[in-house]
Amino acid sequence: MGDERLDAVFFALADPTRRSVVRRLISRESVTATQLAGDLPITRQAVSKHLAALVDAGLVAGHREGRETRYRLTPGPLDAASAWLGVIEAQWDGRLERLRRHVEDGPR
Amino acid sequence: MGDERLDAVFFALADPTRRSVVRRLISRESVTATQLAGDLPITRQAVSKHLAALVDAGLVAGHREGRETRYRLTPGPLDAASAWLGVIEAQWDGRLERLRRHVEDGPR
DNA sequence: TTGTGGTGCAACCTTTTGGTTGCGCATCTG
DNA sequence: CAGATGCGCAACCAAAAGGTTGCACCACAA
Repeated sequence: MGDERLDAVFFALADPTRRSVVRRLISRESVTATQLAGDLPITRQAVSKHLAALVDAGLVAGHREGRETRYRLTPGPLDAASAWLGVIEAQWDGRLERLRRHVEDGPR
Repeated sequence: MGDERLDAVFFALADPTRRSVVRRLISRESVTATQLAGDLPITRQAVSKHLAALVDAGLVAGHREGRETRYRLTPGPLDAASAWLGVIEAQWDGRLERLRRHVEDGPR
């Protein structure tokens, strides 16, 4: 039951603004909340909260640099989400396969 | 910006109870809200709301059968989530690769 | 030293979540 | 038919999400 990490990752990805931040961070290397707020239709404070959610999920890390805080992508935790999805899809395929064989070879 | 489907899928997966429902539905083929409420520490009504979220994401479908409503897994939309994660991870790897080559071959 | 730009923190507000209880209706069963 | 059983709808509630504004503070530049 202790997959709070998974909770946080899926939660972080459930918001389009946050997914957009992730995508921007692939090409931009590092970014500040103020910069993001320039591109997005929301306040710097709102951006800041979204970044906090991403940091909480471990998807982003921020470090202060002089008077600004730069955030960079740390996409490791995406693997946890990928893995979960992979297991589910694999088990589902397994079930279908078992069902198919059951029909082909006949029951019993 | 029209990936509301993705919103719904990630949102549905962000809750441990809902993930648990998905997992149960792999081995059980179909289930009712009342059955789930028997296993889980919450009310049938709460389960019902979780199922509504899963239905909204297209991950589960329910159809009435006599006096009970049976829910079965329809995991198709998981592909959208997988695909999104795949693209992000691929682009990230691409960025790292480009960076590595940049260092190896020397800048310019 | 006096601005100025960038942050973080806190208060506040509205909407959504996740949960509950209560009820009425439909559907099987004895 | 008379109970059970299962469901959906609605009301209600506390807490969290997502957003805003205001403010104090720190770092840098003139």
